[in-house]
Amino acid sequence: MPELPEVETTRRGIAPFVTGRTVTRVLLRRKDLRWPIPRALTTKLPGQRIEAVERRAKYLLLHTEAGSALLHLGMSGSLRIIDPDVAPRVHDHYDIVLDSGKALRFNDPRRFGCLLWQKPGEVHPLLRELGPEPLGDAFDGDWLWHASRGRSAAVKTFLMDQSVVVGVGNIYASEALFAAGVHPKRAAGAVSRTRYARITHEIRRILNYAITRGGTTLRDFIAPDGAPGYFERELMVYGRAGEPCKTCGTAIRSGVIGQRMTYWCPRCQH
DNA sequence: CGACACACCTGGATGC
DNA sequence: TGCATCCAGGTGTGTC
Repeated sequence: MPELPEVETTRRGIAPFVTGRTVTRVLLRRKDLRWPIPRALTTKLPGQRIEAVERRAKYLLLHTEAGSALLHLGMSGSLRIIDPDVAPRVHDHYDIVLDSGKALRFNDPRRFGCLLWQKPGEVHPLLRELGPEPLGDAFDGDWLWHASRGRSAAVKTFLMDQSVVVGVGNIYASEALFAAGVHPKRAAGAVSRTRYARITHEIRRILNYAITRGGTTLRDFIAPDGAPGYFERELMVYGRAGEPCKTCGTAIRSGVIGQRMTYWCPRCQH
């Protein structure tokens, strides 16, 4: 999936087209994605004005007075603003049609994404156990250090735990640990407070940078206006196994950690 | 509670 | 060219 920068880029891309607009129709081309699509999407959302588009972790929320549509892009999902008359392509699973004459169209080949409903005044169960936002004030080195005490899992796996901090996906976990000089296999509980401060700093820096660049482009991501992003050439380690480290020239290593492919420099990271 | 394996699904890359 | 195989950015669930 898109990682957090791609989701934030998507939010910023769709917000001007969606905010303040009234939903005229919700067109579902299938009745489920990762989970069944609740009836409320077709019974309650039409007629509602979208007050705001919020991102929480990698979820997007379209807030209305009657409740909120909860969207996730999964691993291969994308949203585009389109003219609803344009014929749907394969894997175009739903349209949220707006009174502006445009529509929000969701495409997701792997269907790991979801479309759910959050009632007014409630927090959807999927959002309840999430950790702090990596770009928010509640996230700092001390938080990570405290959360990691006694944890034997690899620090890379720990950073990808959404109850610890949200939005650090597989690419940026490798990249942030490289930037911080921390070996991804090190036990989370064995990383010092000082190094967590550094990791925190690098996560923020890299995520912010990726957002300014429109998110990392991988084959499944298309920005809301249809333009691809262009960040992949700037990755330091991700996807570069065997290639020279851009800092020291040593061959980048790769291996599976916590069932996810991981990349690191054996000389720069300890 | 933590750690881990597994599941969901399609398409692109790779290898024979 | 065709076909089999492997792999992919997420994350909820089930088991130990």
